[in-house]
Amino acid sequence: MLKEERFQIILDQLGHEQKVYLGHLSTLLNVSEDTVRRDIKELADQGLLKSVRGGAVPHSPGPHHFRDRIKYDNDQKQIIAKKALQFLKENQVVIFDGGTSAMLIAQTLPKDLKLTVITNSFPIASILEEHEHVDVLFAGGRLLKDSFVTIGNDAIQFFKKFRADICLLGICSIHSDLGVTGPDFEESEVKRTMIESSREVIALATTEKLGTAEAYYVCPTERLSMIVTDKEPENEEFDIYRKLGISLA
Amino acid sequence: MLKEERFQIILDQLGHEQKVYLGHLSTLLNVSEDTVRRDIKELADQGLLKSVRGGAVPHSPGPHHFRDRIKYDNDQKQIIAKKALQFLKENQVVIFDGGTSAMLIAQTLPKDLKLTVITNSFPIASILEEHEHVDVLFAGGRLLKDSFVTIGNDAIQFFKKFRADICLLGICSIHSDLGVTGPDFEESEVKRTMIESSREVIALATTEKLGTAEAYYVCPTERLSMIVTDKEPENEEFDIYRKLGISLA
DNA sequence: TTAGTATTTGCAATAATTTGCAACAAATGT
DNA sequence: ACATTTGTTGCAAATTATTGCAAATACTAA
Repeated sequence: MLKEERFQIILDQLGHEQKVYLGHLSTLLNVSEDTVRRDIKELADQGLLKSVRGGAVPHSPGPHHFRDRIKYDNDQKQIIAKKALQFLKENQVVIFDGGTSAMLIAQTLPKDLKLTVITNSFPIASILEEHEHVDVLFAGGRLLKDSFVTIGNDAIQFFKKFRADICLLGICSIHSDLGVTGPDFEESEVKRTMIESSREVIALATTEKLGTAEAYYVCPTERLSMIVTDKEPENEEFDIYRKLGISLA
Repeated sequence: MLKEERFQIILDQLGHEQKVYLGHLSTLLNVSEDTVRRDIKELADQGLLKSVRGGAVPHSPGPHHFRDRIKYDNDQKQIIAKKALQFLKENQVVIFDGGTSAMLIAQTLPKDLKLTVITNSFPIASILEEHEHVDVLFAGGRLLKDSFVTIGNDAIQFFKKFRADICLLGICSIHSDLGVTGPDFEESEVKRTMIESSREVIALATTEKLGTAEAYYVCPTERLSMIVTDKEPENEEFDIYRKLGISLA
């Protein structure tokens, strides 16, 4: 029997059933389990099925949703989220920026913390929906498809209506001279308004973003009350921000 | 049994029920509770469900959950969605109400149809995110947790800014004398504005809602351009609406 | 054909994963 | 505070994967 025949049979099986076992295929095809394993591996490499322990399953149309994207880059950001959490106090009004860092904070938020959250991020609103004591105010506007936040004048006007205690500003570039900058014009516009509407601004930044700058200006560095990073801010690298009166964590 | 099979079964259960117990799954899958626990943990890491003490629940009543729920109560509403689809034309500006009926329409929408959609419903926005040619304008406001729509003055003001071609009005009660009515005050307020901002109003209604009324007034019956129901509108029961100049489908 | 080469296949040894159990920790309810 | 239920961790047994290798098979070119 040709290898291609076996391939065809394996794929046919997966057309009918939701799974195939190594053992079944081994007897069905009259080859050793090792061979079946190799076949499955080859088919999996072509993306025609998914190899799993003990057999194979049809290749699932992968999750491309924002919620699933979270888990892939949460090493540093998880640390940041943990640290940032301590600054959120009961009954505060908090603006959540739309980045993944702010999202992780939302995910880590204790269920019993009473907050008013203002955001333009679907994922964050979706996460906070589970928090009984969190009031969510969502900014309307044009939906930006890839990052799942609303932007545009409507969003900006929405944020202008508030005076929040804290703004959690997602990862931007921070440069002591050039200030806080971002890679997208419209998102930066919105961020600027978020900042204007908040008493304190807590920036969430991975250390590699410190000292760098991007195309679109958000606010002067001095406007930040605090920078939360994934490293311990003992380094002299951070002194420049301390001199500006910015706390570090 | 493959681990993937167990995963599938667990997720299926959560599609039907709002919860699964460790013990139940343990006997159902013929594995120890420890294994079920580990499975649930793995699925939770992938964001496919939420691990809770004693079992698991669907990850969140967010976009994903909404979509899953659709599958199980789509008998009548699926029919309505199919019928309503034909009235949506390329390049129109359409206001989508937040109900499950409108959601089904969003789901049935051809991927290549170019539309501008204005909505206050998270699930609908989430579904339409995948439609490359659909521009989504989302109404800000206070997030209503159970139905996942925004309401309040902000949402109302947002809708007032537009002049849409069509408003797809989710299931309300329709009574030839008492007009269109709904069960929730704030949602009805929003619906009213949606209608004001639209040239035509297409009401989606299961037949049992016809001739009934609820507490909160939305609009006079004559304001409707069309009523889409799950039955064939040959019955004389529908004549009263025809006399008001309302099309039926 | 025939020798030479590459590929495929099965086998065996070894590595990795999964699973259930048991002891202990944490949480929940009364 | 206590008893009960649920969760966690470490571990050993079972199952499955991987790797190296030799025999079998197919392919190529004189």
